[in-house]
Amino acid sequence: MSLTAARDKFRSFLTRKGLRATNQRLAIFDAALAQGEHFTAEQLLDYARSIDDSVSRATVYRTLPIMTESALLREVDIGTGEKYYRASREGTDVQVAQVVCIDCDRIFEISAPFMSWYGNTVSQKLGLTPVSQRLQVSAHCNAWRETGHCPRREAT
Amino acid sequence: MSLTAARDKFRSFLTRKGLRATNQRLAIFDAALAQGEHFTAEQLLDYARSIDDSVSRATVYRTLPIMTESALLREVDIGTGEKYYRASREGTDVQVAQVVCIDCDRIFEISAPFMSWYGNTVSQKLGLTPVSQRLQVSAHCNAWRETGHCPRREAT
DNA sequence: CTGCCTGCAAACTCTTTGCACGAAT
DNA sequence: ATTCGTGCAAAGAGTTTGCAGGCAG
Repeated sequence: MSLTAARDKFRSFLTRKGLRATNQRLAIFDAALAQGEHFTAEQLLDYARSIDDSVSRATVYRTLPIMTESALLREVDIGTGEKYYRASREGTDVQVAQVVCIDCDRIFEISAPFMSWYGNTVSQKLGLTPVSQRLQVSAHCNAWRETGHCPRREAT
Repeated sequence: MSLTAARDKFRSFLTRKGLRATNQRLAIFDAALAQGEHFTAEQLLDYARSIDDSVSRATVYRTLPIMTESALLREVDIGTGEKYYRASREGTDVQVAQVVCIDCDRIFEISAPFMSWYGNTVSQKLGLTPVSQRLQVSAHCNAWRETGHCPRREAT
């Protein structure tokens, strides 16, 4: 999906919801798509400001839930205080597990197709209606095993 | 494991680590074991104070990591801002998944033996050394499906 | 006695919110 | 013209930390 096509999808999502397509929202959206990997609200703010320097932290926080609801963005919570986000990859990331490096907080994602099966099993056992599931593995880099620290981890 | 036996384990853990077995730490530990289900730091503080009213919030927060490290307590992060804890059940809860009710934040736990298998698979694929894994399913109570809200959820 | 632990309160981090101005429809 | 959206700064929630005094070993 090209950047322009994605932006059009976001525009139409906003319109459909009766929300306005402001420059700030579009700048934040473009910034989100420009991120290569997972990013935090603060990183998103920095990048969005390089596109439109009038973007404020408050608007970033107000726009994140909108983008998440539009399914063009996914929220990833690895339990480190701050939330991470990532642009969706055209349906391929419905069932993904995260592998988090304990040393540098880098997030890898791999597919885990059995997760939905598991959610359904659970629904039968407990009489619940599953909405979502997440599977996360915390791990050390191999570099950590050899050198005692993660190469991506700058000073502590 | 009886409460006294558990307390002895905690005492010896403290000693082994060169930490002191203060009244506050023991009161907090007893309070943790007395909780029937998952609890928050604040709930633990309340209960610990009913045992020893000199216990402060700071000491609770300082003691939680110690108990977690001793493996007598487990930390459960369901991504709701505050962390939950639970006393360990003698080895049976090494591989458990959490099912969280979206409406009342109640946490159910069920065994998920395939998690360790998954962690190992991941370690092979990515060349990482897995340390822990967590699997969580977010779901609605059946009561929610029928009445539109969770019975455990008081006013909103 | 020595120094680890404690309570208190202030600090911190991330996120949310009230308010008056500004811009999209 | 209307509203909805915005930036700013203050508030909020949960957790952490500096400090002076207190108790375990």
